[in-house]
Amino acid sequence: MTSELQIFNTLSRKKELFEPLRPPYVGIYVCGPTVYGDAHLGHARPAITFDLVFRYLTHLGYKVRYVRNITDVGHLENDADEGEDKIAKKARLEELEPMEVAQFFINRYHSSMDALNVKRPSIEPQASGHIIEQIEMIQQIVNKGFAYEANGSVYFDVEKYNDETHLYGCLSGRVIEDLLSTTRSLSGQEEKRNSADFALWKKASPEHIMRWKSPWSEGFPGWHVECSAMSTKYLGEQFDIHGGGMDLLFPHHESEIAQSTSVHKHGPCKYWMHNNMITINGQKMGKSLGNFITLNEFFTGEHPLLEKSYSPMTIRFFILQAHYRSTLDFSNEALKAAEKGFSRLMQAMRYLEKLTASQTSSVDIGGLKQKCYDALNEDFNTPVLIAHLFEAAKIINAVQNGKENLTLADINTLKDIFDTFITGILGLSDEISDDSSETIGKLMDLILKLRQQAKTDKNYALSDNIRDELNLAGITVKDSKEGATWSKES
RNA sequence: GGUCUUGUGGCCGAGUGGCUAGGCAGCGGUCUGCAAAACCGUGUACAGCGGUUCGAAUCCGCUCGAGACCUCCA
Repeated sequence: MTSELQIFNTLSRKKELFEPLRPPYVGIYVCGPTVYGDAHLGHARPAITFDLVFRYLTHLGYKVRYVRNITDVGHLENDADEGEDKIAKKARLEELEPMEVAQFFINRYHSSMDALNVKRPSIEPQASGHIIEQIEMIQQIVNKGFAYEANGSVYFDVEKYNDETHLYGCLSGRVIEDLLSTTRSLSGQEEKRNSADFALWKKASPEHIMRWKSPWSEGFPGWHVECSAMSTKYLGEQFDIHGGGMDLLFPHHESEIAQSTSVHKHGPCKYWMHNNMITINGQKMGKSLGNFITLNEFFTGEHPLLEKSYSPMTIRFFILQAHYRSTLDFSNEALKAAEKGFSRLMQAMRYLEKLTASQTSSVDIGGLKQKCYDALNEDFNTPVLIAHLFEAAKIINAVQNGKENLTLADINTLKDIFDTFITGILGLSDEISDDSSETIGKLMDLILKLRQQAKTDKNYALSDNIRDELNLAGITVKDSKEGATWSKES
């Protein structure tokens, strides 16, 4: 299949035709979470965005290797003391092994992502397992003369690099002169030649638990080098797509480009993709701002800002209803609208399974599938895709009501579209059918049969009572001409 | 202060020059024992001002507002 996929490349700030470097293979690297806390709604955005990219490229027939790292070392704390590692800090407070803490949150991250139906990446490397690769990369940068050692730590020489390449700032639009004049208060500041220089290796202070031997000191790698080292290891010196949140644009991704370019003479990837932030009351939802709501809190509804619980699929649908490069504003109202809309789509999907075919079709669904592809090809425009799917839902409902007709072929086309786009690419699944077991189904058939008898006998008190009681049990009963149907709340 | 992004109807959110995006909510109706769902109908939306154009939400300028990054953050 010839790709007509356009991807907005942050590097050029334009949509570009997607042409893999080595078709049919595609390499994707996405910056994953730092595992020192539970995943919040903000983490769901890149996970779902790049899950979509992964699913769609796979659907198009590419052989995709999707690498999403886990940062379990290397992030420096700037608020507290002397550059203590975030993981190590948490560990010491709770007297746990650092890796125990990391593993705890990795497990929780995975279960949240599984709930959201986010596919596991092909490789999920942990920074702590790639210290050797990082040291090697730092050594290469030193050898090329773009880094210097100071007191056991190694820093990237931004000014020297920029003089030779004129690249520092190419991704973020930053101007080097401005950066050089910026003052910071990070530890080790006095060791740097320039304030814009960033750490490749940090000498560990005596109380620092997570530490490794290196040619320069016992210490730990800087944050940016982990992604460069691991992406190079698993995807090569240059791969197709590098993704992450917009907040990582600078300095993280800018520094990755600098590191790769200083060693390989070119940047790490062809396309840079950045998802936008989720806001809450118009402000970025973030750990440092303390205004985040974790995914588990959404699932359980246990948070002061939440009026109710929201299912994982509601969250997923909510995120996919906005384009990934737009900010998305959280509110109970918006989430409830997403929940309602999603259930409408799922109801149509259920009707579709049982639709009666006619000899002729009274509506034309010919161009629908292509329109769905067109939407995705336009830089993964999921809101437009979803709008098309609602058009299909409307047609299905009309057929269900006997107001329109569809041939068997057209019904099968719709089934194919729903299966391909809703289930396959958007990764949305009907939560209701998932937890309705066969036994419950039989019991429900029986109960509804008894209720129907009550209705036939005009014993509405009884029939309504049955419906009310079921309602309390989280089961909604809907009457129609063909009989009653039921669905379970998630 | 610098770099970048952005401002769409009650809410969320597509749309880059001309053709009703879509969802939710609201209102009126159909259907129904009732309810729910569904269906039909229903909205003088494009921050303000000026410019370009036969024509602008869409391009340009200015004003005002909002946000992200510049320090860890998805």
